Amino acid sequence: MKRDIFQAIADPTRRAILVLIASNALTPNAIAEQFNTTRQAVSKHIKILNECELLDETKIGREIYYQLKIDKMKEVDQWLEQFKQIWENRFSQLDQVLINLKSKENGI
Amino acid sequence: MKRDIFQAIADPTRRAILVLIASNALTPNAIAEQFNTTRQAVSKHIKILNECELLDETKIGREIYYQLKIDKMKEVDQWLEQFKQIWENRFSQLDQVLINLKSKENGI
DNA sequence: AATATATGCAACTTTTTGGTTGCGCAATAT
DNA sequence: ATATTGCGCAACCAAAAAGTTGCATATATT
Repeated sequence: MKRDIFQAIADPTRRAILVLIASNALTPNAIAEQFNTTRQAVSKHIKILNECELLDETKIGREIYYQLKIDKMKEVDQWLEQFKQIWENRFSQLDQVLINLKSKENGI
Repeated sequence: MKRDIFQAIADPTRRAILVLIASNALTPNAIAEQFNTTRQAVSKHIKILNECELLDETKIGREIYYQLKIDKMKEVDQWLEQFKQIWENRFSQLDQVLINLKSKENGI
């Protein structure tokens, strides 16, 4: 199963879950209560998030508290870096389009 | 069809396309040549990226040049903001888990 | 000990995706 | 004018994802 963090955050429910457990450890039931969904559905999302290594687990009695392993989110930020460099250097998008086309015409 | 940028970047091929056309406007055929895939497959990815308003189109003759509308990528960065605040303030992830659980025990 | 609760897991169903094939249209080339 | 090229679009297909149901296990309550 090749899952990455980008797939994890593709689903809106999972994004909401991530926000929810970013600062508080919660049980699957507690999470499910926040949304219009069943515990089992949440449980599946948790499983996926777990496969992406996005979660910390803490078992207390029969309850399992999940919390976001926040460092993992940095991977998305790192991927964004390459685009940040562009949008910080670029004066205007339209200008750039024309420049690119022009350089293509000139065979550069 | 409700598509958002998070779904757009969920697919590895689409992420590669985004990087490819971040600084250069390219035609679907030119994009397809870079990968082990057909023009039609790329065409479908482009359609999705277009629905997410991630692309600029420039038609020249019978060719259509696509380029990443880089500002759109900022939306991902904005979403990340909420996590950045946490990972910048937090000393250690493990400490935090314990703190959260403790406050829960105390009914705070 | 018996019952209730919290959870994970596996099987199944429905929906969504990623890809291919084939078509038609517009623009270039011969 | 005819053939070729670049493209989008719709139909189809296989694979994956999201959700539901049911069951097994471990802990808590009585």
